[in-house]
Amino acid sequence: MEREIRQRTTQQLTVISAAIQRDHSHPSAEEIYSRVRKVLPHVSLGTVYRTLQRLVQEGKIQMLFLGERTARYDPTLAEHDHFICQRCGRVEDVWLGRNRQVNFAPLVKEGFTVLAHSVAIHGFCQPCGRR
Amino acid sequence: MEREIRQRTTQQLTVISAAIQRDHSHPSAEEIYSRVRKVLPHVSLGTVYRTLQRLVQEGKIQMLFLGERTARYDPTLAEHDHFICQRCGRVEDVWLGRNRQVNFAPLVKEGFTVLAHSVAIHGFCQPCGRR
DNA sequence: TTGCTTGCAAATTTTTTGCAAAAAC
DNA sequence: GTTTTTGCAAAAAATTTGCAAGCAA
Repeated sequence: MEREIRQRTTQQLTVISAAIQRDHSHPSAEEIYSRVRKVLPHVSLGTVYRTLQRLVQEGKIQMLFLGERTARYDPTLAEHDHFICQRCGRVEDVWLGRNRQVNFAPLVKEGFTVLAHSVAIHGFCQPCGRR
Repeated sequence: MEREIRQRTTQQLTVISAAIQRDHSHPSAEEIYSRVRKVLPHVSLGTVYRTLQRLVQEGKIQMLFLGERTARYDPTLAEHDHFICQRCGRVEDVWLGRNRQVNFAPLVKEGFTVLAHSVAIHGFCQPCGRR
């Protein structure tokens, strides 16, 4: 029989979770770690990774790979896209609304089951573009 | 003064390049390595990485990150998208044509310079979806 | 011959994991 | 008191790099 795992609310979870919730810069685990350490100086990077993993599994944040091998974390769950600056590396949320449409009917007709999708846009952000 | 680097056509380059050109399964460096080794048993993984990097820089192939931290390589340069199966991990090229429209005008108006974009679609491929 | 490229191994970078101690419930 | 979570350190996974020797031009 499966025993239920009762998860606990630790101080680390609270702080890490809060840190990501208000950070829309798409930070990496390392960046979150350095921010969390200002509040909990003894937190370990392993705990940050485990907690991020837990939050992803609980569907509270998403993990992104945007053209590099480092994972970034995003607290925004609503359907949106990402702009990645080729010069400074900054990632911005992009809300294209009805300026962006993808009709999956042809795929579905071929037998694919579509669950989610995302658009990654590469280029130069405002400050980088004008120099 | 910049001296021009005259690149050389080695056997390794030829074999690795040919291997990717005909492989549309979006292989990782490790997978390409094991295929190339059948022809050049003494090739090293480092050479595979260096050669892939060179081909990417020369614009002959593209490097993709599709929701995981391993890079995959794609010989198809024409504008297309990718379907990633959540169950088996397979990546397929997807040609949505005019069933897919992204209008960047609002972004451009905000000062972004758009150079490229891509759509990643997640779900189940045909065999995985029907089981 | 010149100097780019390779193989090998060691180093880096990013993330995961084992384990005893600490914290939550 | 029991079970989950943590910190630490070591391990793993993916990629890069230094260097002497090999090979292309």
